[in-house]
Amino acid sequence: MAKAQKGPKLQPVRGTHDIMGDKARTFQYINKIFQDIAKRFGHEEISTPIFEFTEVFNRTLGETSDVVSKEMYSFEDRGGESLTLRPEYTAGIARAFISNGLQQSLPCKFFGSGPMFRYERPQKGRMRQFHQIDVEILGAAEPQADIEVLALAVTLLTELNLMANVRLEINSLGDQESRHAYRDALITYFSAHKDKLSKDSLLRLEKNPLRILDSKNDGDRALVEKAPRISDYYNDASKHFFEEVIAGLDALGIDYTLNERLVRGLDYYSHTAFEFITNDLGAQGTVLAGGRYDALIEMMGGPATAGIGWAAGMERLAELISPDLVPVEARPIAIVPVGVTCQAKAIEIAQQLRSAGHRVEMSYRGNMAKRLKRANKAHANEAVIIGEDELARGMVMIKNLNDGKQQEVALDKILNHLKMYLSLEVKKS
RNA sequence: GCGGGUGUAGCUCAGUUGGUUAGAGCGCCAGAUUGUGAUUCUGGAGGUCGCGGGUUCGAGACCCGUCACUCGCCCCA
Repeated sequence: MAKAQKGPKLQPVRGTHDIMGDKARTFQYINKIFQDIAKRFGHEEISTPIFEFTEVFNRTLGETSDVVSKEMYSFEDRGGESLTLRPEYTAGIARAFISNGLQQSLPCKFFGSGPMFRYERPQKGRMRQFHQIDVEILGAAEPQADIEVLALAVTLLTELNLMANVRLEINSLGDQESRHAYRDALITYFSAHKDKLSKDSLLRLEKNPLRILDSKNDGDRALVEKAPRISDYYNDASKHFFEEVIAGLDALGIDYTLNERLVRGLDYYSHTAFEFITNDLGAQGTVLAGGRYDALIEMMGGPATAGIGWAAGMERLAELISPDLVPVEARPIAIVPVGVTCQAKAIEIAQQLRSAGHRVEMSYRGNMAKRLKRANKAHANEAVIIGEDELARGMVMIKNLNDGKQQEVALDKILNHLKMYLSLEVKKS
């Protein structure tokens, strides 16, 4: 708990967190694996600004969406422009696509990561500043893109050892024509049963009827059971498209559950929608989610360009990964000078070792007992003890902190003596 | 935005129906050992009991407000 203070509040702003220690390590681990895999799939990194003109988001997400209507961090800058801290990645990437005239080189495959901001009520797995990794393919209307993007997600979750924790749910919203027909059918159906709908769903009926399908209210669920099914509204093209996606998943041996109630509210979505869901995070069980958004770029004022992608929540992924399974840095070599006269030499030796690629902990203070104690705490493999007596003979004492054995080593043999510790990555035990 | 729970040391938590200077374990610092760590022993630092107000002779305990976290709803990654 932060201590009470006069003056500025020392608490972090609600819903924000400092990332350090195990969490920082886990984030870095996820990011490294993610970047590596994304590159294997032929994606290039894109890093868009953390804030954009407010227009970028409210035009694309829709004025009535919750994100736009009550969750954005919007502000006016000193020039009077309305800016918004990005609540999601896709709109920024779509904007970058248009700004940079990238329609010359389709398809564009991107990946990115970074903080997002939403003014929400914080809970576990839901904060006001959170971090996402993101994958997009722009300019590919083929189902193969859907399959690849899903394969990328599965590869990531597999390499993070999380496939056992999640299930893939997938659905198709069909193309615009199918989707609108279905939407109308839903409105007709639910309007006829208004008296049985929950308060929340009555609102959804106005703003976002598809959302009623995944209501958690028992009364709603009973109604949804008998509601029209989206699969009955696919036109031939939509049906065929979805069959190809599913066939692709089958060919790759990817398990999935068809969930006809999995929907996207926003208007630019079409065809494939999917979520990787876990039961281990309570109400915030969606760990990675995405879909096809063929209408987005055009809606923003760009050339009609298909798109598909997904985003995953870093915090949610990290929550599922035990810190014990995250590789740690190689154990260091500790440098222990004895007495002030040896400090200059100690720094010199530390520098040599570091230049050679070792991770080196230099101790600054205390008698030898203290310094060794600290070396031990730093998990050092070896302590290079540098004392006047040995230096006079051109030697140092190197002590193995695992077995306690020590031996004198000539100054010019130190690197050779320690080379076995170079670039060792160990699992925390 | 709505409803429930929680808030005592760096961490995990005790704290009796309100009663003197608020405790433990772990961690941290120091000494036993001024050139040898992980064990042990001894000592020490660290809390306006989340914050503000109220009730009371007396509040960490009770009441109100507020902030933060947490669970569910909503929404979403």
